[in-house]
Amino acid sequence: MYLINPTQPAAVTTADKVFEQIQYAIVEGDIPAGSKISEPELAKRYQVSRSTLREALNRLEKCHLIERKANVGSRVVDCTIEGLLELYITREALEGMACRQAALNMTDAEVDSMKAMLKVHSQTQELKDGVAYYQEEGDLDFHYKVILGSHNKQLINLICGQLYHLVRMYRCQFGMNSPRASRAFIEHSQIIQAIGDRDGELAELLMRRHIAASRKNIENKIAQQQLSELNENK
Amino acid sequence: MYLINPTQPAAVTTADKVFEQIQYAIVEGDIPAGSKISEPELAKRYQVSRSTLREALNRLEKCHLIERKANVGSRVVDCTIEGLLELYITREALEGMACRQAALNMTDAEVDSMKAMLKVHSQTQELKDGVAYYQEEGDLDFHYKVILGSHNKQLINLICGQLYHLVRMYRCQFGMNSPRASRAFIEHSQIIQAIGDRDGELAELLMRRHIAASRKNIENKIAQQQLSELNENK
DNA sequence: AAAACCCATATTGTCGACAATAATACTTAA
DNA sequence: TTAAGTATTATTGTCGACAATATGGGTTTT
Repeated sequence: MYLINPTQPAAVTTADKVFEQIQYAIVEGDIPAGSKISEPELAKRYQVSRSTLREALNRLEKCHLIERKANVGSRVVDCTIEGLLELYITREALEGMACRQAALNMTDAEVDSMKAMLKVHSQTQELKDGVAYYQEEGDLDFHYKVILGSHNKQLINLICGQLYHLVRMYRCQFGMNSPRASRAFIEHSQIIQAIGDRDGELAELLMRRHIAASRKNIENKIAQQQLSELNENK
Repeated sequence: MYLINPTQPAAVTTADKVFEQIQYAIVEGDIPAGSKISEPELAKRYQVSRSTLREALNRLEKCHLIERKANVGSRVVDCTIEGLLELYITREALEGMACRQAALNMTDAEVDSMKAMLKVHSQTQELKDGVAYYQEEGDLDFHYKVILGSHNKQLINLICGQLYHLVRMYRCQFGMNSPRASRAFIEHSQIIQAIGDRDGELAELLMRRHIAASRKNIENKIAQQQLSELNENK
C-alpha cells in the first residue's frame, strides 16, 4: 500500500493496521488537514472499538500527524507554510548530521550499494518516462539509505519514524511530485562521493544545501500556486 | 516535583499524572533501566486500571523512555555508552540548528532576559555553595531558553518534548551532576553574545562545540568510573 | 541425554459500558 | 436585545472483563 517505510516493523496488531489506514488517509488528504477527529465516528468507520482506535491515534500522535488536547479531542495537523519551513529546517539539521555520520559509519558495501542505486536511477531517468514517479521514489530511497547508513538509532528513529510522515503529507497536500529531478540527481551524486571519500564535513554540508534547495524550490511552487489561485478568483 | 518542563502542559488527566510518576521513577532509576515492565503490576502499584496505565505507557514511549513490542510487552530503555553518544550527536544537530534559528528569531527582550539570567548564574556560582545543583538547573534553563528562542515548534517539540527526558535519565543514571561548571558558563556567554549579534552561523558553531565538549566530558567520566569499578573488583 | 512437541499459565490486545468533562442550546434576567 | 447562567447533550477518559498471543515447564521421542 502506497509506500513502505523500511524502518517501521510490519503491522501485526489490528491497532497497527488501523493506524496505517488512517495515516494513509491523512497523508493523502482523505481526512482533511486541520479537521477534528471524532473517535466514535472513526471507530465505526474502521469497524473497531474505541479503545483500539485510541491506540491507533496514539501512534498517529507519535509521528505528529495529529494533536491531542486533554478532554477536548484530536485534530489533524494543518499544513501551513510556516510548518513546512520548520519541518525542512529540522530536516536540514538532522539529515545533515545523519549524512556526516554516514560518511563515518557506512560500510564499504553500503556505499557500493548506494552508488549502484544511483546508476539505476540515472538510467531510469534517461527513459524520460514516468520520471516523476520514479525520481520521487528514488529520492526517498536515497535519503533513507543515507539515514540508515548513519548507524545512529536515535537519528534513524527521529527522521524515518517521525519526520518523514509529515514530509510525505506536505508533498501530497501541496502536490509536490518530483521537483528538480536532474538537479537532485547531481546533488545526490556529489553527496555519495563525499560519503565514499569519508569526508563527513563535506557530506554534511552538501546534504544541508541539498535540503535547503529543495525547501526553496517548494516555497517557490507554493508562491506560484497561490498566485494562480489569486488570478482565478479575481 | 523534581524538574518542571516548561514546554509540557500541566497534567490534568490521571493518565498524565501516572505518566509523570513513572517517568520520574525511570529517570531516577527506581524502575531500573533495561527492566521489563509488567502492566498488571504497575497498574496495581499506581492504583489505576490497565487501560489508563497503557495510556501512560504510550506517553513514555513517545519520549523514548520505554520500548514496546507487539504481543510481548514494554521494556525500559537501557543506558549504554553507544546510546549516550548517539543522543549527544542528535542534540548537537538539533540544538545547533535551534541556536542558529534563535539568533534569527529571538526578540530583543528574549535576548536581554537570557543575559540577565546569565548574570544571576554568575553571581550564584561565585557563592561556591551548592554550585552543582544550581549550575545544573542553570544549564538546563539556558538550553531551554535557546531552544524556545528558535520559535520553531518542530525543534522545540523534538528536543524538549522527547530528547531531554533521555538526557535527564542519562545524567541521573551515570551520576553526572554539574560537570565543568565554569567552562560551561564561559561557553554560554559566548553563545548569547553570538545570538545577540544575530550571527546565526557562529551561534550554531558555538552550540555544537559546547555540546560536543559536554559529550566528551561525560565520556571521560564514564571511562574513569569504569576504571575505578575495575580496580574495586580486582 | 538432548531436542522437539504440547499443554498450562501469564501477559498483552481488544471490547463494551460507565463516569467525568466540555460544548451547545435554552432560559432567564438586566 | 443582549448577556449571563443553567441544563442538556455529546465527546473524551476510565474501568473491568474477555479473547488472542507468547512464555515456560513438562512430557515424549529420537
